[in-house]
Amino acid sequence: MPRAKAFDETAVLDRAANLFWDRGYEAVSIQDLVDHLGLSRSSLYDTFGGKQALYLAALDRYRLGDEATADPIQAFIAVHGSPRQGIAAYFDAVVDDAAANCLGCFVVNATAERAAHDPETAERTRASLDVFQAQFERAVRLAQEAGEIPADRDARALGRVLVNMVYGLRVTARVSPDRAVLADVVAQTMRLLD
Amino acid sequence: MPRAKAFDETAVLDRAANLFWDRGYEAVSIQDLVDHLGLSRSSLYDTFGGKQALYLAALDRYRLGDEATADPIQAFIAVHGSPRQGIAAYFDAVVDDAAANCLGCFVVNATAERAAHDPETAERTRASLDVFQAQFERAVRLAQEAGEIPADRDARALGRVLVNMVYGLRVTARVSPDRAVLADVVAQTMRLLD
DNA sequence: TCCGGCGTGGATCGGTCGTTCCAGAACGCA
DNA sequence: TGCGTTCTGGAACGACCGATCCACGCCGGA
Repeated sequence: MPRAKAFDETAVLDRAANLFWDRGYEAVSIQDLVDHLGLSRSSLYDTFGGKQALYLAALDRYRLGDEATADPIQAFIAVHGSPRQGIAAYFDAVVDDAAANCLGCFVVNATAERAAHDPETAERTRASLDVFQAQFERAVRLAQEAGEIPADRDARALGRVLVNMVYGLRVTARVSPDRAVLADVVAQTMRLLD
Repeated sequence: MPRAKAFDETAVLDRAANLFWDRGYEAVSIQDLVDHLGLSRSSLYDTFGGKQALYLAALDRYRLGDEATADPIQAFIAVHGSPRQGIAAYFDAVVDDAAANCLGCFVVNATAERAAHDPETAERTRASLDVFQAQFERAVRLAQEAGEIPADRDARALGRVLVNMVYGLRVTARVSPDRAVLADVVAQTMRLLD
């Protein structure tokens, strides 16, 4: 085993994800990647295969993330004790994040830019949508069990509308990172849980 | 005045809008435009100035559209007589459209792909967001005057959440044009008007 | 019928795209 | 130390990018 790679693969993927996240797929060139990722052109192709494969790997890295952030809503619920307060706190965090850096969400951007024309991206963004929706649905069920949301509400439908709201927020924030607007959207949406 | 242009400028803009709408900005080349628009490279540059300018013109054409479709929500309200039924019918139309062709919305796609890095696109997408929100707000006020929505609701906040929901739908539909999902989102959101 | 001016088609510009390739440096092992 | 393997930097590839340019052809006005 002669020579170790001079770069950390996951760190490179993180940087690539940030770049694609910010500018999208088409607007990032291989030269941009070489300049920002800290590895040579050859290493990039040897390690990841090419631009498309690197994009998908970066998307996976962003989607799946660290194990710690696998279900951020559950994390907020655990912190706050109450499922409903956890959901609210998660929304507040999304608003803060969206208002601070108007990058939107890598998955949302990938969906809008590439899902319609790249089956592999579509597969991943669809999976993320499903996972995200299931996470909300689970949080809603927990809140129903805790008596914080009426038991006769359709948890799946609520999960769908919540994830849809977050997707909308991520798009809106790209052009209008106005905290009042985003907070209004969250406040109104929370009324669906009454 | 020696020679007339051999193409219809608005028809070309419509075709350009469809192309950019479908593939985004970066993924469409000048050659693609020449091939699909039915005018020569020279005429394209002479008439519109360049790719960026053509994109903005196509975006304006899509945004402003014909005068007839300036406020589609009001059009639906006029047809149905009731503001609330008009809003519901508009949402149904959005769901039908989104489920049929998963193109999303040109403005939403432009927001996600280019608004963050192109000030001229940002200006237009922000204006469209504001107009769209104001249209919803106006419809909500009409419904309140008709006693179809409680008068103590914040019409502006409702307008914000409704346009946000539509934006989310347009993104979701790109990867999951599942009518049940979209209809669930609409049905839940309509509860906000109770 | 000729002329002057504008739209048109196509060649062409320099630059950059994604990708490939190779010579040489760096390293573990004998 | 020498060997074999792997990674690295950079040159180079053909293709295509957005944009420019110009000779040709068409047309309305004399």
